[in-house]
Amino acid sequence: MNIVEISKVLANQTRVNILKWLKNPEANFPPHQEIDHFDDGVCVGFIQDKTGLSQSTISTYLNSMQNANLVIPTRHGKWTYYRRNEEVIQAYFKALKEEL
Amino acid sequence: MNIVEISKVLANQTRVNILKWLKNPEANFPPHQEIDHFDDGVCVGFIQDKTGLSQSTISTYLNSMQNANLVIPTRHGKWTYYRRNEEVIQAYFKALKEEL
DNA sequence: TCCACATATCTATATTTTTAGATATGTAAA
DNA sequence: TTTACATATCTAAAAATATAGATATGTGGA
Repeated sequence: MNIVEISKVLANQTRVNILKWLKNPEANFPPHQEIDHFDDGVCVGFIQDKTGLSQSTISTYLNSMQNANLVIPTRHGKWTYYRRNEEVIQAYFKALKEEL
Repeated sequence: MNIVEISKVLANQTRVNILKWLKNPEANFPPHQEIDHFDDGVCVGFIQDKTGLSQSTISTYLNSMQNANLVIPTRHGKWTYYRRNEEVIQAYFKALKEEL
């Protein structure tokens, strides 16, 4: 558990917002075309629309979040869905509380 | 409680180290000349020595940590002592757990 | 196979952060 | 009231991050 690496991800409001939104996809995103649930998370396009930033920026952000193990990608056909990695997020809270 | 602002402070290993060291000053710093306790924390010079970074850099770091309310400065004569602001640190943990 | 679409990666620029040297300020002691 | 010391602030350069346009890659359908 690398506190600094994860803190870097959280040091940006958009990335924090993405994590918050993914906590409750039903409330924050429209339904997907080919899937009627959010079990694997939300596709990149929806996240991009909600942030208003460019496609490449969001892809970069999601990549950095994935490198820190905060999100998990799943490919479904043309789309990549991202969901929170709750285990790592909880482990981060625990590490902060214990180490910091 | 601004998650992003505090995360920016924690997005640097030296600043995280300083917070960790200040948790247990007796174990991490030599005793002060004019005071025989760490109730108000540790003077800037000791922190600088332990990090190996320049005086201006450490002063800048401590200033950013103070702006985020993570540490509290106290002046004693020529020295400024810094200690952790446990209330804000705990509030940050709580905010992360609830909001993130 | 060719095309359209979703996403990832590459490239480049703007902004922010890191870092230290120089200088300023505040304090205590001579 | 000058001097020495501890710390803060200013200035500037290097490094990292943010951001987007262009291009590449992977996928499903015509």
